Amino acid sequence: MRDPNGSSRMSDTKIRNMEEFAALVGISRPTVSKYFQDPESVRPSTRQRIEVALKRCDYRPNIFAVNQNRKLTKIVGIVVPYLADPFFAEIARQLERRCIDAGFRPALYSAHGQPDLEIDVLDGLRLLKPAGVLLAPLGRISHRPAIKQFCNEVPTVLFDSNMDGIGEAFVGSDNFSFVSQTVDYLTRTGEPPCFFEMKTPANPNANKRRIAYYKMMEQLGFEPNLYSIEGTGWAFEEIGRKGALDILDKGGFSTNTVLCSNDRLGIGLLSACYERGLRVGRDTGCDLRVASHDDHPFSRFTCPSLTTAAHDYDAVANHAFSTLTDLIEAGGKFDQRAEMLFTPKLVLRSSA
Amino acid sequence: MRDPNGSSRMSDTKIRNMEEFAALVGISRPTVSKYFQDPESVRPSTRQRIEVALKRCDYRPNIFAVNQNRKLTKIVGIVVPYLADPFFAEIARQLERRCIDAGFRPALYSAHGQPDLEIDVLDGLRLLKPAGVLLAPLGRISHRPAIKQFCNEVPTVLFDSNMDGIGEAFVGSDNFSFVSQTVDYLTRTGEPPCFFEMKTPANPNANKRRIAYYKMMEQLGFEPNLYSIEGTGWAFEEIGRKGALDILDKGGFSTNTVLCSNDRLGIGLLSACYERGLRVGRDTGCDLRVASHDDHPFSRFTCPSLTTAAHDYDAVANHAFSTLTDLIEAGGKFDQRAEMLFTPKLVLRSSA
DNA sequence: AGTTATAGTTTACGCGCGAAAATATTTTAC
DNA sequence: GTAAAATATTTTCGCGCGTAAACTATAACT
Repeated sequence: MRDPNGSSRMSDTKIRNMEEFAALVGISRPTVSKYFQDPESVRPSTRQRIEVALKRCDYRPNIFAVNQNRKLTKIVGIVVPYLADPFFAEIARQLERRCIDAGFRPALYSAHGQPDLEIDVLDGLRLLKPAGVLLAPLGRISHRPAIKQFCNEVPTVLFDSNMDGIGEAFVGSDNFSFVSQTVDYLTRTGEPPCFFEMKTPANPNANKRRIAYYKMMEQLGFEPNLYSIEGTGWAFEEIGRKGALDILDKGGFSTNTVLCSNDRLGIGLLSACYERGLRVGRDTGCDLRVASHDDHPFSRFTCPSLTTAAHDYDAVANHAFSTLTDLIEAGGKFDQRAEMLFTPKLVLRSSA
Repeated sequence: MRDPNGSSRMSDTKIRNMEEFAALVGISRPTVSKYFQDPESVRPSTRQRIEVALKRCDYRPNIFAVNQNRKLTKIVGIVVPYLADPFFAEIARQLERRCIDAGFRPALYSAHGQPDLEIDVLDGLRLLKPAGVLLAPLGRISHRPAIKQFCNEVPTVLFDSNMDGIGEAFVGSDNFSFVSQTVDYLTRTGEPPCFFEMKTPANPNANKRRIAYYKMMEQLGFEPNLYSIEGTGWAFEEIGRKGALDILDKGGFSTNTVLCSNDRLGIGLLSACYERGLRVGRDTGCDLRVASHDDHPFSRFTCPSLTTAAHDYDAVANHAFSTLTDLIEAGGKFDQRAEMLFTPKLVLRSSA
């Protein structure tokens, strides 16, 4: 039906399976099988013969047959809550690269912001018998028992959003440190900040950041001031914009400094400020200082560029992946649940 | 090794394969097989018996065994050039949803902006014997023969970037219409625009837009004016910002109206303008009007919000997917290569 | 009731490979 | 140079399922 005329190779030896390929090389199939599992595991002489033949007829093992018979595949699942969020797109990208470089086959999935789809994804992933899974759960709205069950069956490292007791390990950023750094900076350089957040955030990090804000303000002897805006879903910029317009049109913020729970909300806030003619920045003549958390990939291109605290993307991705490989080598279980929090870095730009 | 204690189900009937499940139901395995391929294909009475049993022991066919034996899998590959670009993330998201809803199993891949990785992805995808593939190629830098070979072997619908003669169909947006709409609008409402683009764009759409710009300007009797900036890779915002700063510091644009080849470049331009204190917008008192193409997901949150021409994401995703299903049903070949271009919509915001 | 048609079910076989056990080969030690 | 150990290779079996062909039960006609 498709491309019946032969491949581009010359000798037209159409290899259909490992048997035929082994016959062509002149050795038995299981030896070829061993070669594909680990080229080092066969004698150098036979290895060469295989590799020479490989150049002539580009045979590759049937991936389904391989995975059916292997007890553990080389598949690594990567699951994020929402792939259209550049933050997750970026970290997924980094994780994918590491999987490929380590000889794994990444399988990337998004929960599309929906708990039921998250379960579907995990259910589908389970069937793939993955060697391991890197999972950033939806968080608060995740179906906890289902996630837990999955983590019991498949070696899983959680990242970004922690769920206590679930998964063999968690790798993320230190939410307290995010906030302590921004609050510290803002209070040192101007008015203490109020805090701009969603009232019912899906992500548990948001709650930790609010708590950190309270703690820091208390510690520094300032009155905390919370602006919790309405909104659900993953259109954070629009939620932030709407919420901010609402606040601005009702008299504005109580201080000239606003700390946003995350950059996407901050981007929405900046948009609202611009619409209302407020000048944002730390220069004299500005009406408002705005800072935030995450270092979203576009934060440096907002107007003004957004002062924020940055995830150490690289460290998080590295450690999450190496933790997973450790977990896989340990047989899928750690003696104790491992948690690793990386310290964010304050990124001073022009919004605060 | 993992979770040795039984599942949550009651009767502890640990079904290991379809044989056991069929025995439990009391019918033969092939009938069960038929059921899973199409529940309608078995007698209602047996169907009910299967579904009753299914509730008690949540058996699901081994996906590898299924795919090994089926001539065509239910896998649909989705390949984009760069997943960390929100434009592709968004369209990939839409395509994924449609695949799932239609009972396919989407497999999402990014070429990470690299032609060699694009080939790797396609090579890996080929092994999955996908029913079909939705491919947005890297474009100009893609390894043409490899892409062509792949499309010959796997039913493939190209989207976003066309490559003539490759793939059975292409679905995208009409680049000429993008530009004709923006140029028309800009010239009607103010000075004719100069054109801001990358000198060596990876994406072929960029070339078509430049040509369209020339054509439109000529048609309207204005002198075209091109600003082609340096830069490679996928960090378009930064490329746009750097290029714009360069232009601004050397005396600025020749007109007060700039049309950007795409929104990401435009976001960089806006950032540069802000840095240099230029007021962008169509109001009196503004120094520059800026418009662009794509309607990038964040374009409405720039400061000022970006006037642009929007892809009809929905129509493109719908038609790309339905074209693929048509292609699959047609056996992988169309009599004639199908091309479909959707007309973008002008989105007036405040930047121009 | 006796064909024939039709849908449903079963028999029999094969897919392409991994893995343990059995056998052959090479290496090491003395 | 030979026996033991270490390493390679082959034999044999089985994984879980799709599918064509053979078969059987139900329905539809004369």
